[in-house]
Amino acid sequence: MSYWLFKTEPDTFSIDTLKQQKVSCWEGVRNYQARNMLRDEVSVGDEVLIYHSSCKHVGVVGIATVVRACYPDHTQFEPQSGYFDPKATPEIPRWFMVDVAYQRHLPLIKLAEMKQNPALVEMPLVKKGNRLSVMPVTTAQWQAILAMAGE
DNA sequence: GCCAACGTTGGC
DNA sequence: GCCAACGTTGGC
Repeated sequence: MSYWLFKTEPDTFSIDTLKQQKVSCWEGVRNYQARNMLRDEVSVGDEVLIYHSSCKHVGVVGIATVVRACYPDHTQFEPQSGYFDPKATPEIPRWFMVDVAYQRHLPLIKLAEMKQNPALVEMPLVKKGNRLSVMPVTTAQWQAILAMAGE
């Protein structure tokens, strides 16, 4: 079982939306490094930190569980979608997604606080200029983050 | 809204 | 294959 961190912009899709839906596909990942992890490594049963980006309170807000491993992201075939990719075809899909199930909220763990935690300095998230939207989390990092949430 | 960092595109 | 131009991400 592995740990991950997934970023989402809450104005588009927040952890509250995920809670309402209970299970959701995680569409719209359009970065090759992130895609490769979704496609090759993210597995059913893995646990995921949900992170809110590009908003007032940036940070980790909760936990989800992977309930379906990678399959083609249907939005890449939909011209009306903001995630449309004209170079992708159903025969040769370019982008993939997984399904996640809501597990629980955590009290907001702010990015600024995570940057102060020595246990997290190796996380891509806290490094300058990072833009990865799907990243691995080590067991030690996972435990350090939950400890910041008071667990 | 600003801007640094980074990824992608395309000419050569 | 190089690299300048451009677009996007994302914190602040």
